[in-house]
Amino acid sequence: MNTSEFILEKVAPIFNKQGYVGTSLSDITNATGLTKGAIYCNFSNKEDLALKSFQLNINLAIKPLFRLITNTEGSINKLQAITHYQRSYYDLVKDRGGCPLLRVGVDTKFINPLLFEEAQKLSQRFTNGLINIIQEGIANNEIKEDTEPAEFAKVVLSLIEGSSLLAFIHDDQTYIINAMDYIDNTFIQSIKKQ
Amino acid sequence: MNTSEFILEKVAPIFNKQGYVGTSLSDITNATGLTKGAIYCNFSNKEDLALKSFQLNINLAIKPLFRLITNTEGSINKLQAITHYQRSYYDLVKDRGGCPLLRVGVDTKFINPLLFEEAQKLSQRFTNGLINIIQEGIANNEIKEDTEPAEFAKVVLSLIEGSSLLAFIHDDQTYIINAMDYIDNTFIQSIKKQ
DNA sequence: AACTATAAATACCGATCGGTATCTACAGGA
DNA sequence: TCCTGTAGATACCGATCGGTATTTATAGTT
Repeated sequence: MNTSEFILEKVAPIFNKQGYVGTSLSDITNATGLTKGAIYCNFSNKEDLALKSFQLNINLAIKPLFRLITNTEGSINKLQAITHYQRSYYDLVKDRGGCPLLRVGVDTKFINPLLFEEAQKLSQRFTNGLINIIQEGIANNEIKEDTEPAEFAKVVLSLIEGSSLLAFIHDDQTYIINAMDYIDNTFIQSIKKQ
Repeated sequence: MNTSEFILEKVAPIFNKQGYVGTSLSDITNATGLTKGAIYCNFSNKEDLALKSFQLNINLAIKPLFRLITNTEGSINKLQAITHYQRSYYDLVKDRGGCPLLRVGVDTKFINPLLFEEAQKLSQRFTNGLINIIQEGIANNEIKEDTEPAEFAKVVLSLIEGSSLLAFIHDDQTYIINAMDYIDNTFIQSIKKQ
């Protein structure tokens, strides 16, 4: 295995747990067992390492969901794939410090514009993905025509991120389970045709 | 005005914007125009200052909502008072770094147990408040008997915090407006009797 | 006017911060 | 077998970190 990859695997969870300023170079050298020489040989600086750590955290926590959505046929099926994925989301991310979008979205707005921009882009992609699902569902006669795609998307994403935060705060995934139950049993049913 | 209060008023927004580790003593002296001597004369250490800053941020952002709830009669009215309050929440907190519960909940879990515990308590009080509203509404024949108070509370709080995060990330309060519209027009209507 | 209490300023502490220049050890090629 | 490129270790940099001991200035008391 590549040394850069080794470092990222050790360091990405730390950045997600402690944040950008809360993670020091000595945290990094301790976690990897390497020296600063090795770190700066593989990454240009701390920000570079933080950015690539964020990418890795996304690849593990959120990218699989995006892939799942593209590989699922039908709008209602896609929406249910999302809730199904989220139901095991807390187990997936709890040892890595929770949802990376939540972490970076809160953490970096006033201290690291580059990282914050990445969080914005990710959130926007998430929203757009949800909007596309609804628009396709309407076009394919799966979803009621009077459904507002953008409003639906914003409410669903709010539920996903909000429940993720509360599960994280209370170490209690029922916040996520409840939110996904609601989306499945009430929210989706209300926009589904027939 | 008390010097301690003066310091807190200057410093609380900075802690909310930059987080606990992201705020340094020199940030604090710069913002107040005072020296370290003055700061440590009024607060025992940085953590003390952070804790009291969190309390001030809560007093400005969330306590008014709690007061509004107690002063409103009727469960449906209380719920609508919450959504009404939240509709102007982004304007209320945006210049102070967003929702303090969100900030501290994400920021402190792995680095500051005292502050994190305060965030947990606040979130729990919020949830309990919502549960009480539903329970009273059921007892008073305002809300359908089959409504699950805890599940309802968790979904509502997830919507509140999630939409607050997304509004913060995109500097766009329509995330909050959409979520509150949904709670008003659909969610509350579905549990309301007759 | 002299004394006292205290709030704030000053000056300083060791530790740690992110980052870099230099050195070393070692693998691959000729 | 010698040379070379390079990954990583070592040693060091100035700046800043949170915190504290001491000094100074000022307001209240008698």
